[in-house]
Amino acid sequence: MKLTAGPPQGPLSSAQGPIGNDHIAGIFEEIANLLEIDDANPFRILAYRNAARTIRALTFEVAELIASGEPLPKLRGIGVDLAGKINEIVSSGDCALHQRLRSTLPPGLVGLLSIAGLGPKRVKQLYHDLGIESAQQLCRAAQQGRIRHLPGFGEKMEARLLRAAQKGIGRDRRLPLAFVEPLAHELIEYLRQIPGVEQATVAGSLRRMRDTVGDIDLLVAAAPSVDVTAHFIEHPEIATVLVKGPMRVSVLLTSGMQVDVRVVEPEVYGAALVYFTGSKAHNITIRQRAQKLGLKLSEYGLFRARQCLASSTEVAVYQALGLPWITPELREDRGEVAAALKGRLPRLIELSDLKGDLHAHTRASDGGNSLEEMAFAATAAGLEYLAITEHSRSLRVAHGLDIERLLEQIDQIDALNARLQGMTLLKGIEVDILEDGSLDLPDDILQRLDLVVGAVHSHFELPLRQQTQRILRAMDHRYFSILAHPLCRLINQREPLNMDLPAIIKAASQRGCAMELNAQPRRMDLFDLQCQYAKDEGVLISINSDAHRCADFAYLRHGVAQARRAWLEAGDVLNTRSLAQLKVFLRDGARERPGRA
DNA sequence: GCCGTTTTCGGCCCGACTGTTTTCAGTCG
Repeated sequence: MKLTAGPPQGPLSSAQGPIGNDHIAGIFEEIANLLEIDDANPFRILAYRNAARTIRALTFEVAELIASGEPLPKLRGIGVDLAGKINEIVSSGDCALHQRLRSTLPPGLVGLLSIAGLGPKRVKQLYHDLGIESAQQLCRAAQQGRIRHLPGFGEKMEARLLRAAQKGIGRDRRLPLAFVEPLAHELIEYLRQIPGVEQATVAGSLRRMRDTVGDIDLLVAAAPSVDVTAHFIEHPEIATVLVKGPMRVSVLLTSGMQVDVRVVEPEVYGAALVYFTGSKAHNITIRQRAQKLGLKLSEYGLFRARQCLASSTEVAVYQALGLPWITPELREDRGEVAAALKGRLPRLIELSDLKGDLHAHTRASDGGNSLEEMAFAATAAGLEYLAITEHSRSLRVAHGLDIERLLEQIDQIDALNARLQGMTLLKGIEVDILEDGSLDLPDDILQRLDLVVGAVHSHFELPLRQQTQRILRAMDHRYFSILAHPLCRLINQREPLNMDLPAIIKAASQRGCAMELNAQPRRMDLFDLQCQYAKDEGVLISINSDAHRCADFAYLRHGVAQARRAWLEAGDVLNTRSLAQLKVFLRDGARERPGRA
């Protein structure tokens, strides 16, 4: 269970905006943490955690629904009491129970929970016996040797807590998927070299293709006689061994990334893979499904009493639960189990469905390759069309194109298209959305392009209303086709823009604009839930590499994975269209939009 | 605090590892 220090910012919420689902869920999680420290009924605590999980998984905004006057639908794990608290939070930003708990327990205690080795029981004991409320006080007490004397603690625990508090071990740090993948595959190869290892696979959030990865989970199948964990910790990249037993080992690499390895016997590989792939929430749901059938599911198999019904493959485990195999990208407990039971799992988009890429650069702006090189690379990536979308003149650091250079490139593309076989280059621009929402190039120039991709590259800090109006105004332009990297987030570097994304998605729907799912590893923008929300609102998603060099088309794979996590089918994605269909979309979109001139 | 195609009361996901203990509580995934 990930513990949260406070209500975090969620994908569809914003600092000064309406109360987002993540805000509500964050409050429920903090209530659960505080109740736990307060030694409340464990099942009451569980109810708050379950409710938080349910709310986070929704694809609509609760606050919006309430604002529209509609009653809250029946949600799993949310009864009369919690529904009342949701209403309270939506109308006031908080609820009385949360405030009462925060007034009786120091809020800093929740922060202590993020220290590795500290759970609610120990936090409570440290607070009651030694008055410890913060990491700093914890360090001081440990250095003075006061912790070792508490019942249940000891010298080792004291030293461990001191180390963890000082180093901040256990703090959340997630890296882009594409950065972690190569390392994980190298470790898999290393494990496969160990004599006696039959299989080794990536599991966890890496296998589910989450946009960011907090740790690397690896699963190994080997006979019990093989000491896999002892071999594994010999790997030169390992800096610290956190825990080590025969079945499990957790280490920190020199880079700081945590790696967890689980070892199982080959006969239970399938059940272990289900378990270790997660998500935790998905696991809980399928275990509840097992319970309903009078069965027990664990990483060792699906059991009726002591009889094992399935364990060797994932397919067998799901089948014995009365379910089809569920692809890892969907295993987030966002309704996939219910959909599977009804035979209504989506037919998810695949990489081979993509016919083109609608966002790419060349040397003309800040790319690294020529028009021709990019065209050949796109062809090699299996694409039939590629939009060249350089930056526009305001973005000087990226050598943005002015009118003259853009017209020059239009001619170059026409000339190149006459020579290309099986590949069509589209004439586009990644035009800057200026601070006031106007576009960086005049309409009569944009009109000459096949498509206009608009993006924010400056003034990231505008207040919510102004940022929202800026983007809405940009989308009003007659020739505006796609909003690129809508959030402008850079993972671990820049937070998403403070804007009313639901309003922007609704506007995109009305105006026939598409939204980009930018597949650059640091961007991955929009999030999966936001793509799903856009789909629900009838907005087409364009999965684009934003390629700056030939090799970047490989990023499309991650974009498709994120789209799959959003339950998108081929039909929900603009660039699965044939070139002819795409042109119809672009032309009709421009005709429907009001135009501002 | 929630929930029910055996239930409106009595359940609520499951197991490994650590450090503290002499059989287990706490934490973690």
